[in-house]
Amino acid sequence: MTAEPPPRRASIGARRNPASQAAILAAARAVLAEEGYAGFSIDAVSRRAGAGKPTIYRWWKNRADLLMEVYAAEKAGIRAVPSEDLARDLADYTAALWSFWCGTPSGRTFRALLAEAQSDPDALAVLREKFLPDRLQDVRGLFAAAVARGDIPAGEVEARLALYIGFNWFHVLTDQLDIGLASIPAAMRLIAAPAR
Amino acid sequence: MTAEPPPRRASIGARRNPASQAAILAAARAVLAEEGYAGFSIDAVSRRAGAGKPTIYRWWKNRADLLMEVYAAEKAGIRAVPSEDLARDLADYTAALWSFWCGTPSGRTFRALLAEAQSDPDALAVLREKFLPDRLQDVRGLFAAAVARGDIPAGEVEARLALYIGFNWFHVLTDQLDIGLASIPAAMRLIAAPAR
DNA sequence: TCATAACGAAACGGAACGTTTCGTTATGGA
DNA sequence: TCCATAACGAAACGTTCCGTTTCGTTATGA
Repeated sequence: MTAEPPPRRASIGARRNPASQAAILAAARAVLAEEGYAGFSIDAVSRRAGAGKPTIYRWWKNRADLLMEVYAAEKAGIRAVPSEDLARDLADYTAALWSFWCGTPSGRTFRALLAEAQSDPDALAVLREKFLPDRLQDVRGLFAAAVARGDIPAGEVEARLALYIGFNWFHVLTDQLDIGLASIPAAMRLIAAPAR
Repeated sequence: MTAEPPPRRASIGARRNPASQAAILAAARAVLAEEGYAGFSIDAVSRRAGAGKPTIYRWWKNRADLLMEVYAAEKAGIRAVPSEDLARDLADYTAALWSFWCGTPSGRTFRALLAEAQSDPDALAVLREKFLPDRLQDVRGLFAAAVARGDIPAGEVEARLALYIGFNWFHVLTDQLDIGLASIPAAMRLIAAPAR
């Protein structure tokens, strides 16, 4: 099976061993990819990485902390630069994001993160105040450009952003990324619609 | 504290004891209300209800199954009858739903359910194929009426529905029901916007 | 040279899982 | 009236995971 020979990564002295960090992140990725959130335990990651649990807890506060670093490490260079058409910008960005979620363990990582935040108040706080704002910078940029062009009113950006986020969450949380692909353009047109 | 004297609900013969069922559902409600999803364990519910765990597992397959019955039992008679204005109908329904989620343990139950579905494939399947369709009947009715009036195109109903669901999920999952209240009307106007 | 600190392994106590075993209780068909 | 049937609560089972502690080993860097 997936049984590599024992990795043998002893201490390299009084400092963090990058090989251990990499092995733990890789193991977390692999566990999420193969078992999903159900099988994602610190014990499982530790076993798979051939690392001691104290080594994990030394560098990561909890599961959510590890999940966020896994997600950050996976996150490809998905960028969004505004053109002149908000609806098209959003649709392009969304398509890229969804294929990122489908083509890597990231979709499962993201779902695990949202689930984790439902039982861990600290995780929810970090998600809301750090993780989400960071991830939404580009999308906010698209909306800001549309506001600057006068396409949408500034006061409605939060409502539209909530619609955008929720649309993505609904599809990823119900594991309907493939099925929902076709509805992206229509949804984005509504989110980007000029005020009447 | 909340320590009632031992309830003493022995068997009433070779049939289900309704008192036990009620006690278990009430205990599940209470645990969710006081501890949230983090404290929601079968052991905790069992202890609180003064019921044996086998009694729980005899009648409910798993946690998700119990959660769904709790939610169903809580679900007040929130109804949606279409008027002539889809945006207003959606806004009214959403406001009622959110105050239901805030004023009862239902918001937490719902969050627990979504979280549970991320680790249990069976729970996700039931959520997608039974729970959600049931819950969305009324909202679908609102959209259907708008389609019948010619206000929105029939082909866009799924996209708009996804936007609607996601908007609610985003706010409940991030525990931002109160903060987001003001953005409901704007969001619903976008979801209900006529095709251009 | 040597205090320092990270490493993996192993074990800890505690909690929850889902199941089994048990003695008790009452039903409903024979 | 008798008795097979089945639900009840209590307790305990073995397993898994939690987050932590202890331990001997390894190599740094002052």
